[in-house]
Amino acid sequence: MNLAPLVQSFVLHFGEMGSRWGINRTVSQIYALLYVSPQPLCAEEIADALGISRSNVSMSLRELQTWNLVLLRHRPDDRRDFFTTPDDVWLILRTLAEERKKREVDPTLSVLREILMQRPASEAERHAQERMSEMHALIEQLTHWYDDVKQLETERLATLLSLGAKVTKLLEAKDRVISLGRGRRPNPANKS
Amino acid sequence: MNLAPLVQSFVLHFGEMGSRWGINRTVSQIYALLYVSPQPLCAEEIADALGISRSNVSMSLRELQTWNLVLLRHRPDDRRDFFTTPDDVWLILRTLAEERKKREVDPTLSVLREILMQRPASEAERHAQERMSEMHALIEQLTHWYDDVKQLETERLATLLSLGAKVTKLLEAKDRVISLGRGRRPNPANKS
DNA sequence: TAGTGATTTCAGAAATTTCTGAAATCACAG
DNA sequence: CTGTGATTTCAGAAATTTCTGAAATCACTA
Repeated sequence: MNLAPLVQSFVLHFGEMGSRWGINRTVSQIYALLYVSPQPLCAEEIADALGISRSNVSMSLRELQTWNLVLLRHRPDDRRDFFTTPDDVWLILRTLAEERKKREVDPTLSVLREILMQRPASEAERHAQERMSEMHALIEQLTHWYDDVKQLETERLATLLSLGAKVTKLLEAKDRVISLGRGRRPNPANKS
Repeated sequence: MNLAPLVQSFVLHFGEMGSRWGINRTVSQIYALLYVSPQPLCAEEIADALGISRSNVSMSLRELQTWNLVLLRHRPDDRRDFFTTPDDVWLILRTLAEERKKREVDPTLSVLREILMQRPASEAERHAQERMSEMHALIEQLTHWYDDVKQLETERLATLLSLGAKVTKLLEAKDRVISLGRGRRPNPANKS
């Protein structure tokens, strides 16, 4: 591995993290490298920097492309491909989330729905279905939230996040306003 | 594997998903099995049901215990341990999130902070630090949000999620109210 | 203290995943 | 068309992860 020390620490850690989240270590390292590099890199430069074979780089880049995680760049009078990442970290996060949802969450919902359609053949199966139905409901709720907030511009999303739990305070305030608006007296049991 | 067909589909899919998220396939299968089982199971029953060795079950259960994901139960006059999962799916999700944060996110933040403390020895390193600093800021924002909302009771959390992006509408309303309160006129440029 | 059955440990086996080099393919220039 | 250099493919090698059975440990009883 042939990298500035500071970059190397980052690349190694990122590779390690990737593999803990089910992403190939080399793929993660390549991504980390592209992410911090000042210019786009070509395959050979990547192979060189990480000390891995050219073919491994080729396959890993293809993998990253199927995840929509890298951008292709070209130089005049050079037919090699150069690779880089978007420089907006929020966009990177969005892409990652979208792809993992598509590949892992959506299929899981299908499987659950399919199983829930079937008639249970025993008490054990009946109970299992009940449990799966709870899991299905949870995942649906999370994906609905995700589908909703992913529409927000990044700036609004950031604001929403930075408010965190404080939003619930607002909700309570709103509830009171609505009760009033309906001509009801504020309900003293409706504590904040 | 010796399971009701419907349970088997679930266990197999869950095992597959687990391994895509960096969790050992067998560990995931065991968890799935415990999750849908009507009663707690002992190690032998698990080995039997999944067709794996007793020792594998032992190691996998230990792994699940270090993740705080299983509960131990006992029967009178029986000194074997019986295992089950919490039946609140939200609690399961919270535990999973907390453990992964502890093991993967927090260490990543440390590594980033450590790298950012160092003096860059080149222009490449200077640029890399800038990128890492953006990543650090993103992760910090997400974990702050997480630390905040994890305090909410599940019911409130669910409400918050089901509102999704609608919350931002409220925020705008609030902003207007505040401007009014300060004696300013509502700003017509401040569209909802 | 010895005996019993459950549980854990761990070295090596098995399975899976990742990686490589050689060959094939591709894209373009002359 | 032929030559050149970049890129991809893929069968097998290497590395890593997972799994097992035998032995050790543990908890409890008589």
